[in-house]
Parts: sequence; structure tokens; C-alpha cells
Amino acid sequence: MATIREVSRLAGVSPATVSRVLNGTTPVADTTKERVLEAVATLEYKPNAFARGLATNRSGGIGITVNQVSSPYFGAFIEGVEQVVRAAGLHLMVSSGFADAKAERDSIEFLLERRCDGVVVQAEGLSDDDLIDLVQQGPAPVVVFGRRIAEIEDRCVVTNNELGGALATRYLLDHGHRHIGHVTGPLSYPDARERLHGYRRALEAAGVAYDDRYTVESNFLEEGGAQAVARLIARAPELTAIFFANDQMAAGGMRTLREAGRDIPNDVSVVGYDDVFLARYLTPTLTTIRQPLVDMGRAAAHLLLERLGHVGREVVRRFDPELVERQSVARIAR
Amino acid sequence: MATIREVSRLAGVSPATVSRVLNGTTPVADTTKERVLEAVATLEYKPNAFARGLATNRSGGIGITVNQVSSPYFGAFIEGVEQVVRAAGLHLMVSSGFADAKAERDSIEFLLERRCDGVVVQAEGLSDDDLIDLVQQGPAPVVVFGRRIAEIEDRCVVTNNELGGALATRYLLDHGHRHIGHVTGPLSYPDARERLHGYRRALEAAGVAYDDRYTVESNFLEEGGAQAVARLIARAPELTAIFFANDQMAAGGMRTLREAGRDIPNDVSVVGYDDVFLARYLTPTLTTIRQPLVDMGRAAAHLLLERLGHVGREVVRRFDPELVERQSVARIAR
DNA sequence: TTGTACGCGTTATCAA
DNA sequence: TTGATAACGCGTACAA
Repeated sequence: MATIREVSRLAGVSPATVSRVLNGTTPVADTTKERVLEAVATLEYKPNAFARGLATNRSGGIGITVNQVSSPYFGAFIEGVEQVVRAAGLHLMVSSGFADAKAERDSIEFLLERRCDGVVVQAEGLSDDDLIDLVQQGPAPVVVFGRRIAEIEDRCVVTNNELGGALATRYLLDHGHRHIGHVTGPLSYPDARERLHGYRRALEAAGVAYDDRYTVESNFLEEGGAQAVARLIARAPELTAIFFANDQMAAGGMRTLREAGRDIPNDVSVVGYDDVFLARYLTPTLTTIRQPLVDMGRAAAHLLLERLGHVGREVVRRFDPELVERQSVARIAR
Repeated sequence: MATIREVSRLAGVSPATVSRVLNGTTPVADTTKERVLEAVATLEYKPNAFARGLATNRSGGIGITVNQVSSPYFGAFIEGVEQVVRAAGLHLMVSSGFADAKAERDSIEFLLERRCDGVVVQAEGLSDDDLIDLVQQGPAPVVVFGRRIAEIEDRCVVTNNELGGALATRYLLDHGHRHIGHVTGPLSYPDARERLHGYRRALEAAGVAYDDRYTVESNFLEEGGAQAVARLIARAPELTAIFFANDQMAAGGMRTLREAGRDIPNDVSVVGYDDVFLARYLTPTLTTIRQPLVDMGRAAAHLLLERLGHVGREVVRRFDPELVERQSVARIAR
């Protein structure tokens, strides 16, 4: 590997000048610039990332921590982040948090020790206060994905969950349903609460009274969805539709419905949330709410780059989900 | 951020001694060691990764490039790699190749420029020769995932595709099937060829003649599977079972079968390959061949660490797939 | 067992 | 517009 000194010798200039040509920090005469670039080319010179980091105190790396790399949900998000980070000539360091506060803390610390210039955090174990601390005290800019925290709202990339809940519910109402159940996620999660609010808001807007027998709290897991539906249909057999706060629970719930002899969508219509991979493969295919994850990843990256002094374009921080129409909802006979 | 010099001052020793304590390179008296560690703790000293890299010429980073981060298939593999890399105190840099030779080349170069200590490569665009070159000439150790290349076999982590193909076929034979079709992947891919060999071998072993009307080449995509099945049942309506070289094609093929009025599994049994996420969500759930992706990721990482002088445990480089029994295969009436 | 002093390759400051 | 030169923070011969 050639060094800057060898390049400078070949070009007949000082190392400083080579650095100036490469970084564009100071004007350099056109003729010398040419000579330098030629020398760079013939020696296939690549700046040493360590030396550069030592001198500038910047690594050219962005860190990202998510629950689990192998989840298609987070995978799509990471993909968006990578696109932008890569296009900016930076690189991405990943680290998993596994929805556990300690692991998440370790993960973030790990990335920060590696002197990432900025970090994208998706965390479920850490508290809001932890994240506020991190954003406000941390040694590098931080962007938070999937949590809306008032104190650091300008660093949060989120979707409008309430709108998502309302979209799902309104779609069912539009198909004539009036007895609509809702299986929520853990209500300790803001996402779950907001989707519930959206559900209620849509019902009210349509003049349908909210009945709390129609709502069951669950856990965002397939098995939880299955159990929740069992309770729901025992308690309120008149339901003709169920809105699930994520697709996994919808998958479990659909299984229970089928086992109970209810046809989907003709006896009971179903709407999910997230549009993860499996939604297209359920039978019937699942009508669900899609979050623009790749776009959100791109936005998170842009938000970070903005803080790092890259040219800032306007960044959207709150994304509107949209409904993906498939075959799990039927129009009800009046 | 504290430096090694500040630590040394607080502990009343030289910077060199601090370095020795932290790296364990040279014996240090117990009492001084204690003083140093105490100073490290109170100052919350973290070594500067750049300075360390500059001095040692190692980054403490492992690079990985895969087709697409958001695919659950590669996600699982990445997860395995991350587990091991992280446990070794190193970090992971990811970069996507998108099955395109140029993008893959860029990706790898990018990682190497960032001075990764080693790189895990999953590539579909690059030729065998490209990879051999990279492994033999590259500036850092390289491990290849999912391709078996004779010249660099000790750097390849693969599954036994032929065994997988045989497992699938034998399972169908055991269920009484004698007219078994096979939808292959692109036969330019070794994976696809090997699975086909496994299929033929199992047929021969059972004394069933191979009939080339029963084999259709396709493209590993859902749509391709759908079209392949259309051709297959037109040409050989007597088929009672089909083995697909991946799950995506099986999903497409099942759709075609259903549209043609064939019940699965009672009219036609189906076996897939990969056990990706969707296999559990098809109707009926898909019997398929599972590759131990997380384990393979771990193995790839271990193989790399071995080259980097970490304690080498015995590493398995060739993994046996296993059959996952679900509901897409029925016993045939004799 | 410990300390001194140099080198790693770059960028930034200052002077010319 | 350019060149010397001093950081940046660590590891490691070499000497003690």
C-alpha cells in the first residue's frame, strides 16, 4: 500500500499538497493538481483510514443497532440506511440489541467506542430517558428509529401509527363492518397505544360506539394473536372483523379462526399491520398496513448526515403508512 | 476522552506499562497492574481505535458482503457471523452486493479500503476466478459463503446440496411417490446443479428411472416456479409430487397447482428448499430442506478468526441440511 | 519488571 | 500557492 509520502515524491510536491488535492481543503494550482492525481492513480494510492481518523477524529463510519438483523422488518430498514450511508462514502457498522436493555446499551457503547461518527438506534429495552440521555450527552449524533420522544423529537424517525390504526379500521367500516375487534400489542409500547387510538378515533368518526369487550391486549407474537382471538370470539361472537396491531398476531389469529370454523374473509375479515414478508403468503393473503421502511432508513441516515455537516436536504421524520389491499377482507352483506 | 498518557500519570507509571496491562503482551507486576486498572476505571479510559489501528495495522473489524441485507435468508447468516465476531470483541461492517459483479467488486473493495481485518463474501455476480484471485491475492483473509470452489475449498462454507436434493427426493419416494418432478434453479449455479444430482441419485438408488421430461429449469423466483409447474403438468400430468430447488419457486408452483384444480398434498405433494420464513406460512405449510444458516454464519466467522490468529477451534465447513417435515406431502395410495 | 523514544500516515498550523 | 513541521494516541524495540 502506497503512502502519501510516496505519492508526494512521485509528483514532486510535499505530502501536504497531496492531502490538499485529495481533500479540497485549500486551492492548489491546476498543473500541480494534475501531477498529483496522476501519481495517485499510478500508485493506486488509498488514504489510510486510521491515520486519517487519528488526524481528523472522524471515522467515516455510521453505526446502527436494531433488535435483530435477521428480521425482515429491520432488514428493510437497514437496507435504506445503507443506501444513503454508502452513497455518502461512509460505511455501516451493525450491532444487534435483541430488545434487551443491557444488550442494547452494550451495543451502542460498542459502536461509540469504535468511534462511529453517528449512530442509528432502534431500541426496545432502553427507556425514553436512556435515549434522551444518549442523544443529549452522547459523544456522537444519534437518531432514533420507531419511537417518538417529545424531548428529542427532531431526532426521531417514526410512522404515524394513529393514522395506520385509523386507516385499517376505516377500511373495515367502509366494507360495512360494525363489529370490529382489535388485538393490540403490549400497551406499554407507544406504537401499540397509538394504533389503538387510531382504531377508536375511526370508530367514533363513523358513529360506532367503542366497546371495550372488542379489544384484547396481546404481545406482537403469533401465539399471542392466536390466544387473543380465542378470547375475543368467546366473548364477542358477533364480531365480523378483527384488526391486528401486527402481521404476526394476524397470522396466529387467522389460524384460530380457521380452527373455530370461521371462514376468512367471509365470516370474519382480517387486517394486519407492518406488511412483513409473510403477509403475501398467508391464506388468504393479508390486507395490512405498510410502513415505508426503506424510506425510513434513508431518512434516518439523512438526518444523521445532516448533523455531520453533509449537505442537508429537507428530511421527513414522520411517515404516513398506507393500506395494502389483499384478500383478507370481504364486504359485509347489509 | 482520556488518553493512555493521562491514565499513566494517574497510575504513576509510563504509558508503555498501561499498554502492556491492557494488551497482556508483557508480564506486569501485580501491584502496578492493579493501580493501572484502577486508573483505567476511574478515567473510563477507552483506547483510541485509530491510534491503535495505526500502530498495529489491524482494525478490529470484519467485513461482510451479501446480496441483500433485507433478505431473511442472508439476515440469518449475518446474524451468525455477528454473534461470533462480536464475542471476539471485533465489529462487523456490512455492505450489499445485489448479485451484480460490479457492485460486488465495489463492495469488497470498499470494505478492504476500510482496512477490515477479514471479509466474508457471499457473491453471485463474481466468477469463481474472481473469488480465487481475491482469496489468494487479497490484502486480508477472505471466506466465501455458499460456493464450493475447488482451488480455495478450505475457505468455503457450504451446504451439501446434493444431500439436500437426495433427502427431499427420498422422502417423497418413502411416501410412495414414483412420478416425481423437479423444478431446478438456473443450472449455471452449482447449488442448482448439485440439488439436481441429489434428486437423480435418490431416484436411481430407489430403482426409479430418471425421466428428463420430469425436470424443468427455472430461476429461483416465485413467478418462475409458477411457470415451470404449468409446463410440467402439461407435459407430464401423471406427476404426483414435485421437488422445488427453493421455497420461493415452491410458493409459485403451489399457486399454479391450485389454479389447475390440484389439491396439495392429496393430488400433488410438494417439497421445497431453504426453509425460509415463508415456508411456515404457505397453505399447506411447506415441507422443505433447511440449511443451518446461523451455524454457517458462525462457522464462516470462526474460519476467518482462525486466520487472524484467534484461537482456532475445529471448524466445520460443509454443513448437512435436514428435512423439515410439514404438511405439503401426502402418502400415496398404492 | 519498567521506562524512553520512535514510528505508524494523515491533517492542520504556520511561515514563506 | 506551497512546504516544513507539529500534532493525533497507541504499540513496541531497546535499554535499563
